[in-house]
Amino acid sequence: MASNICQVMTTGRKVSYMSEQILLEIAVDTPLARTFTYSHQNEIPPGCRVMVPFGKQNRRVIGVVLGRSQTEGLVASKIKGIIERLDQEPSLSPVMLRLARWLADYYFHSIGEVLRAMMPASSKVKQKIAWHLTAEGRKAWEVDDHPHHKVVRQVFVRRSPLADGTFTKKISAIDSLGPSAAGAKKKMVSLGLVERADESKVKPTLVQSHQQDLPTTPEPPKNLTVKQTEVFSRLQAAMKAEKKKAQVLWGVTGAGKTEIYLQLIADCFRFHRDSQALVLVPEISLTPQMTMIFERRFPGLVSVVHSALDQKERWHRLEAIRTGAARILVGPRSAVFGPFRNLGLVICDEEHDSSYKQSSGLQYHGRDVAVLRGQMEQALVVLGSATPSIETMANVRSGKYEILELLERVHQRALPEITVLEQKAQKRRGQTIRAGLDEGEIPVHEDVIAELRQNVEKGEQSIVIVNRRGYAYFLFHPASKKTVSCPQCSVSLTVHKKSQTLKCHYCEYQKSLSAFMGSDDEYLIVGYGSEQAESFLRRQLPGARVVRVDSDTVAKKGALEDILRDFRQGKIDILVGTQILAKGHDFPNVTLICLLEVDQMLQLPDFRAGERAFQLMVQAAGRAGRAELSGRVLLQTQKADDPIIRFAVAQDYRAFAEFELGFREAHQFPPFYKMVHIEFNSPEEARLEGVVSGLQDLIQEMLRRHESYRRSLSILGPIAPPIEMIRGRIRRSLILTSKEPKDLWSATRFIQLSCSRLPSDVRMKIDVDPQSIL
DNA sequence: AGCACGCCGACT
DNA sequence: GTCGGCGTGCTC
Ligand SMILES: [Zn+2]
Repeated sequence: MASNICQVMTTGRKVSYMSEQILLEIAVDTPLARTFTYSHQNEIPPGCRVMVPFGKQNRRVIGVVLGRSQTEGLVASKIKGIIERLDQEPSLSPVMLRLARWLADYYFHSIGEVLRAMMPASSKVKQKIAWHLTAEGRKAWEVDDHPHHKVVRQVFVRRSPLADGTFTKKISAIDSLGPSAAGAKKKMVSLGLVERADESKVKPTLVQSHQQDLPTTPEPPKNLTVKQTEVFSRLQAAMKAEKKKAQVLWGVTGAGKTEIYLQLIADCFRFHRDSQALVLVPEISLTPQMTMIFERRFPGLVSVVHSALDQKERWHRLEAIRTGAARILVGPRSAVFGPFRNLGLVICDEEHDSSYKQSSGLQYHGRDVAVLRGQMEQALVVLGSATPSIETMANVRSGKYEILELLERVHQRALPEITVLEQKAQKRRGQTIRAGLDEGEIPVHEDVIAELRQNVEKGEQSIVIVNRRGYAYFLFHPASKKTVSCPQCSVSLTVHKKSQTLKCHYCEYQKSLSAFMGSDDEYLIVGYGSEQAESFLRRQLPGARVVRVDSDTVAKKGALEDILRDFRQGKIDILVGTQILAKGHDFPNVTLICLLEVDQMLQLPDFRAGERAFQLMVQAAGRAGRAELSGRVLLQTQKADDPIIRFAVAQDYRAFAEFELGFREAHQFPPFYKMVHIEFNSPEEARLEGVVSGLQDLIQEMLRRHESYRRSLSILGPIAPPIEMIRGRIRRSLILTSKEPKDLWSATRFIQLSCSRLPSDVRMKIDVDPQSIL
């Protein structure tokens, strides 16, 4: 029988002795919305990965065991055997499998794709499966007349061990030696000459953050203010409650949310022995300064993941969580899938931040998944923000979440004062590019310059925030009345001075500026970005040390860190840049913040425009005056009467939330109405149009079949979105909204199934709870 | 998705 | 005559 199994294992041939086999339900890494049944000679616990033969060609794919197969009446001859078990211990806990099923249904992805998103290392692991010689195998390799010398040498052909002193060979390398080598490997396995260079055997390394020395003695907790104590004890109680509602910690910047997080983690560890905590942070605020706060308080217990880690390092850091060597995982969105053994507390900081929404593939919302996971693991979930999202406020209103206010800054620091600088609309003619990119004037209120100058003279620091990176918004060609736009995308190209190029901000396209400078035709430079603001401020404020911060200047790893350090050390007077500057960095000496272009944000054709603008204004204001110095915010606008601006000036979040909730409800927008955005795209318009007209018929057909949809569903489209083409793909949007989740989900499923076979170059993507519908 | 099969047009 | 486009079926 052993040879029979070998055959099954190597060829994936059907199994003939079903009585001895166990049938397992396997999720396979394909976009198919169903699972498959495979057989194996022994039980494999759910959550273990397996290699299975799939499709006519029996190509090897990774699957995850979900449990015993429940499928009845499956023809035995169709069932294939599992090729190989890849995990001794489950990679995914039962809770994670339950979560995966839920996410698959909610986001319209197959369970296999969800599982892949949950363990991004698995793609590499496929390559990494390797075998190494055991002590006995090593002897067989060395001793010429050992009975198995030849079989070992057939696979391990090297004349000496690898640098690490072992003999290890990747499975792919063994396979490439031909079928006899695979047979030899099997034989060696059965003889105990080789064993899997199994991942779980790798010792969990102590997790390090980069440069700094890690502390070894824990820093003592800080004293809490009366208000902090009150909030803290309510969180303590919530953590110990049987049924745990998510807690929204609404705390203005500087009110000491972080200290509460730290003490709550400590309390969680005291309360549940061996429990672990997850701290989600927007990628941009995941700096060494930030993670150090946790490492100081919990030396040796913190594991940090972020996108700059290579696959291996990332795996090590997650493994520390899996083994329990680390008890706190700090990371961005994807850390929500961390392999905790005993999750006791989930903290999602800056929960309003849009970077929590994944923008490709499985488009999940990290905060929402955090809430769900916390619920499934009976862990307390804390959502922290100075400006909670409107979604979260709706959940507070409905009683699903509870809110805790922390609206007093510690040490009685005053909230910054926000002043509106009303600016008359002025028709400005763009400058010609022939003059080069030097003397650009930007429409800045004179008070902004005066205040900045004063601040520099006082030795205090300032931040200036504009909307876009680059020098100017676009180049305008008056002769044709057109802007210079990207050939691949329906957007105008942004003028960049440093690189002397026009760049597309939606793809990698760029074009040299020189052709336009030397052209006989006139081109005008319109609008301004961070580069122009930088050079303008340098000219207006000679002697001031001005540094620009946007994704161009901080693209290099560590660049942002360097600038922020110099700024904290007082080597810089003014930071000018994009919204990066408004997000979660701590600048103790900043007393003046200037927001120059709020109006454009309010004008975006997107239902979240108001929320985004409000968040930017209040978050930016939170950067000012955190230390002993009081801060001021200058808001340059032409719409001083806009309600959103008025709420921001008053820093009245509650009034803003009421207003925005009313607006969303009245216009049937999320969160009161659920929204699904289905995008179709193709490089060829004709094909896309073919699909779109089919889609229109399909929708009519759907409405005929389900009369109730006519009342419960609102269907917009298919229409061309504001940015009609991106990366050479023309797009069409179908936007479904409804107050009835059941109808919305079944309608979306209907469309998904009906469009499962589109022409090969037309793609469909489904975005549930879209962040933006541009 | 991937892969095979099978059916029509056009091209060495 | 065949090469190759893509509609259709199937994946335990
Ligand atoms: Zn482009």
